[in-house]
Amino acid sequence: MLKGSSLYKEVALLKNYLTKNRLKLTQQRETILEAFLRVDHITAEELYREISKKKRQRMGLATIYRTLNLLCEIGIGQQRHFDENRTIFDNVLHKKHHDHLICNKCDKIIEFESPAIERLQEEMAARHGFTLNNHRLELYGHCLDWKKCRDWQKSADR
Amino acid sequence: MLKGSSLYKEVALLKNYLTKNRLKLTQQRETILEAFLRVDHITAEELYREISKKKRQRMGLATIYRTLNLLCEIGIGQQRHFDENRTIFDNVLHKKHHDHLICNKCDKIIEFESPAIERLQEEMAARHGFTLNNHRLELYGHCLDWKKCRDWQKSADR
DNA sequence: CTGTATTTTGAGAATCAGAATCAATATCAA
DNA sequence: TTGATATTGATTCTGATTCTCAAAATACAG
Repeated sequence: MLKGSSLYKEVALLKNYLTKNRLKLTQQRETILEAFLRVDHITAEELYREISKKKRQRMGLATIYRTLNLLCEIGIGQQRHFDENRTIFDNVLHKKHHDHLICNKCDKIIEFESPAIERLQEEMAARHGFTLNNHRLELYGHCLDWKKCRDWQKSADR
Repeated sequence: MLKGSSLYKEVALLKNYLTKNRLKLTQQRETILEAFLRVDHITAEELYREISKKKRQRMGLATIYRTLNLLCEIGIGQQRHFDENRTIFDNVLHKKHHDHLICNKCDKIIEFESPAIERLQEEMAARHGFTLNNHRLELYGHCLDWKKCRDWQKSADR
């Protein structure tokens, strides 16, 4: 999804933010934005390899990190820290708030939302005299259908 | 809480696990267990400083990490990764499963449980063809009562 | 268009939590 | 007590991420 779709809006968003903050629109930033919008979620390292492969231009890993963090500030991305130690950058531009279901076997990540759960969370917070800013809900388990699990693992998307 | 209370049961639990796995009950392991049971949650570094202060014995940081992980295997502790990058070891021996409510202002951590939320989680997982192993739910926000928030911050417990 | 001030880049060094190494030491079971 | 085995602590290593800084790119005033 989002193969040839126009990036006008996204680039405009980035450009706007940059201008507003007296920052510069560089080729690297555009390349990274473009690649990032193409995926659902990705690590800095993965994105680095992805871009290096199509060596359209030299690109430092530090730049990837810097730009990914920039995109998070703009609101296009969001950092996630699942069980491991590396940061996953989630492309949330076209998504509503959502929680995650993670397969321990094949690392599949499913996004879901549950207004019912959110409601209960608010209730819980109120009971303890808290005002909520945000939350994190991650469900860990495994796919019931082991074959699908394996198939997904093999899919190019990984 | 749990000041002079006997550690018989806990030491027995540890001893049992060690024997079963042909491991050894060392002074360090006992010291760490004892210190760990005294707190609700703590980082390896904090526990290290805590024990070094009462320099009853020399103790390497590596040993703290190793033993803390051992306690997690036994089930006395559980790792938590809140927003930061360091691991918090949660003493769960006398606790049921619980989730966390975290104040962004004063770092207060409140533990709670909600069977209703758990039920909805199971339902959600089933809907996506998943069997759940465990989950993580963290609510971030701030105490409504800023004064209490500050007071808690100052309390010796921190 | 051009010069210049300013920001960004890339390569590698720095960090930082945590894990691995390994010789010296402690534990345990006979 | 002994000897096999596990553990310790000091240190080094690792891997992800950030920092540094000279060189390059960009924006913008003229």
